[in-house]
Order: sequence, then C-alpha cells, then structure tokens
Amino acid sequence: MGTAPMAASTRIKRLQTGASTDGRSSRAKTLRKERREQILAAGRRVFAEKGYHAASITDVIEAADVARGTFYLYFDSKREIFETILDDLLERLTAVIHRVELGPGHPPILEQLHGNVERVIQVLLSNRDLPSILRRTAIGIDEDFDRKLTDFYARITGLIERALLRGMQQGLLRPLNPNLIAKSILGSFKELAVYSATASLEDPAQLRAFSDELIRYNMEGILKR
Amino acid sequence: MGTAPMAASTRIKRLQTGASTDGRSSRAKTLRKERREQILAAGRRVFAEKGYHAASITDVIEAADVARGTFYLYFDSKREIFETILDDLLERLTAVIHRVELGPGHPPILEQLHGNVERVIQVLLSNRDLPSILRRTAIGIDEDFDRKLTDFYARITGLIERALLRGMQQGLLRPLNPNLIAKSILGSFKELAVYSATASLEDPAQLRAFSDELIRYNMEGILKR
DNA sequence: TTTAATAATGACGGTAATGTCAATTTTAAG
DNA sequence: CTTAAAATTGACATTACCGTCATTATTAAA
Repeated sequence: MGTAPMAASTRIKRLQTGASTDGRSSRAKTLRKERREQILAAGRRVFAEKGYHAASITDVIEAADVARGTFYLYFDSKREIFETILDDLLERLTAVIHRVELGPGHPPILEQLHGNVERVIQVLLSNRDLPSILRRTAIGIDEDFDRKLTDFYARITGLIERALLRGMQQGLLRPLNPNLIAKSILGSFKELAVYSATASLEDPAQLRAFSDELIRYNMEGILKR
Repeated sequence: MGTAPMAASTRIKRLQTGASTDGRSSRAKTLRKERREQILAAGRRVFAEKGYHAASITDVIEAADVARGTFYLYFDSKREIFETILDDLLERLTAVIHRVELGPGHPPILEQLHGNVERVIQVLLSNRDLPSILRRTAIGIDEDFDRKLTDFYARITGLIERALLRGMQQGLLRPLNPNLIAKSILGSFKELAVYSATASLEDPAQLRAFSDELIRYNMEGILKR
C-alpha cells in the first residue's frame, strides 16, 4: 500500500482554495494566510506552554491539527516559525513604546510615561501566550534570537538613557549614572511585565494603579519624604 | 580487535587513585572529587558559552579532556551536571544574602544593603562563567530548573517584601504596594547583576560606586529633591 | 463531467546526540 | 614482579526528532 495517507477522522481538511491566471487568486491568498495564522497560533500556544526547546514540531502540528507536511509548506523549520512569532511580538512592542517629548504641545511627561506602560501591558495582554513567550525567551536559544532580544532591550535602554540625560539637563532629575539607571529601570519593568499575565490588569483601574506604582517607584524611590 | 580503545595522545590520564579495606581510601576520595570538579569546571565553561541546550555532553567531555564513559561515572546525564552547577550557584547566592536587621547592635541599614549587594556581585565575579550561566538560565529549560529558579527569586522577593513592610511600619518608607515594589527592586538588581561580568567591578571603589548608584536609585528614585 | 493545478498528508530515511559496556590501562597491595 | 581492584576509554546501539516526497484529496476552471 506504499505510503498512502488516510483522511483524518474529524479534521476539517480544507480552508478552500482557488487559482487564477496570475498565480494565485486574492481569495486563495487570504486562505493561505488563514492557514498560516492557524499554525502560528498553535505555535504560540505550544511555545508559551513548553518553551522553545521542549516544543517539538510534532507538538505544534498536533496543536494546529495539521499534518507534518503541511507545516513545512508554511514554515521552513521550528526556528523560522518561532522567529516569526518573536519578530511579531518585538515589533508590536516597539510600535507602542514612544519617545518622551518635552515642551509645550505635548502631554505632561507623567502622562506619556503612563501611556507607554499601559500600551505595553495591553500588547502583552492581547494574547495570553505572549507574556509567557517573553518570559521563557531568554538569551541562549540561538545566536540570532539572542541578538534580536539584546538589540530590542538595548534600544529601550537607549531610549531611557537619553530621556534621563535630557531630564538631568532640564534640572528635573538628580545627577545619576544614566546607563546604570536605565538598566535598572528596564529591569524593574521587565520583572513586572513578564508577570502581567497573572495580575488582573484587564481592568483599566487596576492597570492604572499598577502603572502608578511602577512610575512612582522609579521617580521617587521608596523612602518617605 | 574489537572495541579496544587507544591511549589518547597528550591527555594526562590519571589523577592517581588508591584503595583500602573500607571501600575507598581518603586519598582516593579526594581524587575522585578532583576529577569531578574538573568535569564540573568544564561544564560551567561550556554552559556559560553555549547555554544549556546548545551544549552537548560531547562539548563538556572535550572541554574536560576526558572520555565519554568517564563523564558518566561522575554524572548521570547533562541534566544532572547542570543541576549540580545551578544548585551550587543558588546556594552560594542564598548564603550571602542576609536579612536586614533593624535596631541597635546592628550596622546601619544602608551598610547592610551595601553588604548584600557587594557580596552577591563578589560571588558572581568569583568565577567568570557564573554571570553568563545565570543570564542564560531562564525559565523553560526544564520543569525542575524552572521551579528552582522561581523559588529562589520568590525567596528573595519575600525577603525584600518583608523588609518593605517593616520599613513602612517604622515610618521610614512611604506607603507602597510591597509585592509589586519588591518585584521591581529584584528586577532592577537582576538586570544589573547579570551584566556584572562586563563592568570592572573587581575594583572595590568601582563596586562601591555601583552599589551606591543602585541603592540610591531604589531609595530616592531619579527625581531631583 | 473531466482535468489540471493546488493543497494536504504521513510514512520514511537521515542525522545528531545520548547512555552503555566490554576491553584496556593504571594503581597499589602482596 | 604479580595480580586484583579501580578507573578510564571509545565504539556502538538506541533514541528522538527533523525535513522530504510520493501519494492522495480537494478545488475550480474548462
């Protein structure tokens, strides 16, 4: 009987496709994207639950309910699907982190800071798998991922560092070591962001309280004035 | 000729051994420990450089310059040698982190905090591989490691949290959310500690400056008074 | 209905790293 | 020197996962 596959029992086998003269119809393109997104979503779930290394392609295709070969029609490897997921996440985070602008015509600095914090948390909460993926994705998976993460965090640290310098120049901030403190600030935020899934921050009031606490800690420290 | 192995060219093959009536002579025991430590040191180097997953047993035995079989006389698996290394590190860190004591008969609080910071950094600097191992060892390697790390950080967070509560009761600290702020403080420190290898903190003056900056940031924040 | 193009399938071969063990080497006691 | 115990060795069997591809299923145009 050779290698003939059989129809899977309950699997919905098709999303429907089409063809046209110029390669692929727009409908077909949409459906290709849907299938891809179906596999990506399964990947996010699996990576969030097991972490990159413990997750196998087999886990992903089982979660996506597609055959092994199908996976390889959409992604070259486990590396590639994870890269897609990570790039996506880092890009979304980058998009919502805005440089703090001084001077008139801009919202108060504190409001801008709140905006950044709350937008980042919202991105992380938009898909429950994201905080776990971020949390589990540390240095050491792969040289390329290492660089991506390191660069991402370096960009944020750079943003913070420049903000600190401007703040010192304006006389708003005390003298401090901008590089060291920028890392501290990033660290304080990372530690909390990664746990954002466990708190109930979908409630805007709670989110605001969280943001308040974090920003006040960084601004004023913990001592009584 | 079967599976007969040949003498490795330049390898120092023995540490010398001995035997006695009660199983093993104390000299033999010492030498067993030395061989074990030789393999552990190689493991630390390899794990620091490549991370847990990318490191193979083959890498470790090549770094240690012992044969495959020898490795398995001292450790059951890659998991086990890494566990030994991680346990060791966490135990040493735990040992140098002391609860802050209030009241007369104890050094000033600030000095106690400096002590903690500087001792932790010293542990991390005692072996150049340790910061990298800590940095690369995030959640997701293995359920057991996850728990160990999570527990370790939870213990520290607990220490900080209780210190914050006492500080509030004493009227030294402003009102704050102890759990959230404890995590922030831990985060700020983790981010810096992990990079401690890159700074030149062997110099006591530099280490003190580092510690000053970190503690002042947590105490006073960044705003000008 | 027929048919060509596209999509999906899963058995299978290849690869890489693991842990074992029979053989060998070294040690130290007799 | 002889010899038994302990330590070391590396070839090899095993395992587990990866990516391929010939085959089958589905679609939509003719």
